[in-house]
Amino acid sequence: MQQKYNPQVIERDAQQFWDDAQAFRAVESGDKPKYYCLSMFPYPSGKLHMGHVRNYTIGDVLTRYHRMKGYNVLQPMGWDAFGLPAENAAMANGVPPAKWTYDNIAYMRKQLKSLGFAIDWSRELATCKPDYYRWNQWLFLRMLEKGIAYKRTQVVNWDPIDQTVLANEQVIDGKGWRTGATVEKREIPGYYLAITKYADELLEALDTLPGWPERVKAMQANWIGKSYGVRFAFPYTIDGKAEKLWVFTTRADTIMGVTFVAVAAEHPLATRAAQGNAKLAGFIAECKRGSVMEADLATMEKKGMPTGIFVEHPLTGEKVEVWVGNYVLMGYGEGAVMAVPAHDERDFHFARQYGLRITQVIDIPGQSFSTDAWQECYADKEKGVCTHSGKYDGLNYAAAVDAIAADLAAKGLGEKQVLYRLRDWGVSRQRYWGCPIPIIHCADCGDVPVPDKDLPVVLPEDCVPDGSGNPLNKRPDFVDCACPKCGKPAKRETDTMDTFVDSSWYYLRYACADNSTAMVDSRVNYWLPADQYIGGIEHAILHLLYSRFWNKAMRDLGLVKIDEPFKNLLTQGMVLNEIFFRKPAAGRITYYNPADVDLTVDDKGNRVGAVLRADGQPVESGGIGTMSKSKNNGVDPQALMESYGADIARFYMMFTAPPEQTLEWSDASVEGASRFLRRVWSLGYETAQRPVADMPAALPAPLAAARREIHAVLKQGNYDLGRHQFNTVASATMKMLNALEGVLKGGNDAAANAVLREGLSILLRVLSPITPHITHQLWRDLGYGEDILNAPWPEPDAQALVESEMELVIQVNGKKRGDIRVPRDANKAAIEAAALADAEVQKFVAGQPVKKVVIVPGRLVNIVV
RNA sequence: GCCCGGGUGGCGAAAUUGGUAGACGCAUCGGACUUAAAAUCCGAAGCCGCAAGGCGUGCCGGUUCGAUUCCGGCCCCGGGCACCA
Repeated sequence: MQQKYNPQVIERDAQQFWDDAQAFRAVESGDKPKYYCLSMFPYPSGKLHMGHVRNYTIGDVLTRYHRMKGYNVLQPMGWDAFGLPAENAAMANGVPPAKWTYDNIAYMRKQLKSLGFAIDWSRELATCKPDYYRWNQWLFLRMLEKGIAYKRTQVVNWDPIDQTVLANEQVIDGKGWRTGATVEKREIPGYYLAITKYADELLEALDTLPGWPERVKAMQANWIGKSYGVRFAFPYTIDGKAEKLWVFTTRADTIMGVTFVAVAAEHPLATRAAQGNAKLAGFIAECKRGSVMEADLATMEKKGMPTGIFVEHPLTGEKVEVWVGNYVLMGYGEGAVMAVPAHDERDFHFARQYGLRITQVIDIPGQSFSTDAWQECYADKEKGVCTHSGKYDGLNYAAAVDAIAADLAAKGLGEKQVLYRLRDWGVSRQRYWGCPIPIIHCADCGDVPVPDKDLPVVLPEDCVPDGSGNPLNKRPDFVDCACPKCGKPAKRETDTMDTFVDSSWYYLRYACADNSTAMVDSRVNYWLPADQYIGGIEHAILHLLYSRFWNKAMRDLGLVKIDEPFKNLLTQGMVLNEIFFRKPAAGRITYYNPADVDLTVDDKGNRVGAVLRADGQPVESGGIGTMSKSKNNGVDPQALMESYGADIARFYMMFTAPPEQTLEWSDASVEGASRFLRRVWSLGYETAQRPVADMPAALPAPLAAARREIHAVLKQGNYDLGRHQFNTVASATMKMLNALEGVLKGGNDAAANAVLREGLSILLRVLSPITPHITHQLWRDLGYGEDILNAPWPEPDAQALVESEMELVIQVNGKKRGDIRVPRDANKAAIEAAALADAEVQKFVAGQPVKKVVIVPGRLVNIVV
């Protein structure tokens, strides 16, 4: 056995051992409970980043822990391989996205392997391969047949110079990222998936997911946004025809306070009103400029313009003018809203800006109403009753909504309606590097689905995008085809699918990645649902909601039996690092990588400044942020692995912060992890030099205390593992090491060696999921067994934990003033007497009458005077 | 703007149901070993104070014998907002 810890050699050997044994090959079998540990698969961006290392280390800890607990474990890995960055790289380097992607996968796979993850690589998949994405196409066609997929227009960001659709990410301050041209909203046709048909189930089923974080469920529930309201119409006449302008409101009780109606710029009424009204047409065009992002729409200045068209109030018959408002969303509800300035904050400010009438119709008891300034309580539907509302006066919210909905219904002008904020999922992308949508456009037959026998529609892998439009449009070998119905020349659809489609079902495919004749098979029913899903909090809504929807759609097509794909969810926090920069008086900010910056500290360790190592001159701190290229604050895991090895990187990641919290990078703390593992190795080496000894029936007090410490820490560590608080599990292994080093120094007799050997076997097993290589080697070197993977998980020995005395804290008026040791079975009277007898306590009681004594069993005594 | 999190020593953090605030570690300081340095080992330490003691979990207030934990209000930071993944 080597005296010195050499991670590079140990890690290479351990990984070779696992490879030779095919140790992580998962086989469906009935004799053990199964455990499917799933991590969000990476986008092959080039090399692993710290977020990946963190994500997959968490998954690996859970995988290895459950394996030792006796589960049949599957941990697969794959590649979310389609996407925009490959096209950007292609534009920058002239390399086809396919080559760039496959090269990245090869490099990142090697990195993952060197981290020693217990992955079953035989199930690896990449979404850009035809044997994967053919099933995207196949299922899309099934959805089309079922009416879940359908075609309509969608609003996109349009770059007028490049003549191309831009992703939100490519829109910067309302301008195209490459051209700088002002982006326009443009309507184009596209395919949608009817996720709204599942809105209610997606909402209700959140209650069946106790293993999901409450915050994620809250975000999803808000996203689905179920609201109860009234859909009703304002009748009007235009061009001699009777029409109705429909709106939706959750505040029908305020209908008597309507003073105008606002429609979206894209609303047909706005289009009609703009005919012969150049000013309005100009305003509508202005509304259509800018990005389609909700955050932009919500923060922009609220603007409007009257249309000159008047509609009739459905209950009073009063004339109400229609305005075009840039804040009204065509995609939500009816694309038109009733405006009640007195009881809606946005309407209030809009009305004041344009001098529109504000009519109070809700009376909040004890609150006066003024049209001068908005107050939060004006919109409170819980506290008020109707006023200035004729027959509805005095009714509360619920009663007023009932009465008004009934009156509207009687006139045939409205009814109660449940509305969801959730919109159908637009899956068409005008981009090359994605899964082709299997549709053929025929002049005679229209949009014709590609027959199943012709799947997959294979994406050519040799295109190099140049930023202007979709390169597939310039590929006649792809576009030109025969209509499957009539055989005449036809054009193939060149839109590809949103990459969220690819990631919506990959977790199913891992169960049967080798099946070339079906999307899924019965093995899916063995492994799914995933017992644990791990990924970044940034996926809390879109990816997780789409996956849940896709799973339910597949269930309804009879392909899977499960209702929900992910039983337990762990959302890991992001990895952050400090940002350093210099801002010259003139010119651009330069960012410096934290690795090139030295911190200066005073003699108490307090930080006083930061200087660039290269020139010794100060740099400014820009706070903490996610690791990014633009802020130059990334840390490359490869460098970490090369200088320290996988175990140290893994231990650092687990120890530094609990999994769900953000993790702030610190080079110094990596050094601490390294020191710890060197000490573990050294303890193993020293123990190996000593004879093996049996545990005696009775131990001397110091050894009994050390053994008690080991088992108490183990008990806590097991509890922490159960709740996925891995940072304190790592702490627990450090506490064990501290105790065992004490034993090692305490003597070299048989009793000490027995405690040492038992303690080390516990320490190695608890540590092994976090740092599998060093523990694998020590386990063998110390002769505990062939393979620590097959060792049983340690459980605390109840007898080792028994103690005859307990320590109680004594407080006077809630402040700690001392502590006492009493027999474990001491009664309350004895404890109280012992507490009052304490000298320190007497000082603070100082003859004052004792009002009350609170005794918390096993913890403390509080004397109130 | 809307939705969801977070804020505890110089730093990362811990505190299982309201019960010893700061476990474990990093950095710092002192000591041992060494020709010296690194490594290693031993020890100190929340802040103020010579001490007695006081003050301390973003800020203000409340409930309680007792609040990091519960309640009300506020400030700051991070994530998501549907074409980044």
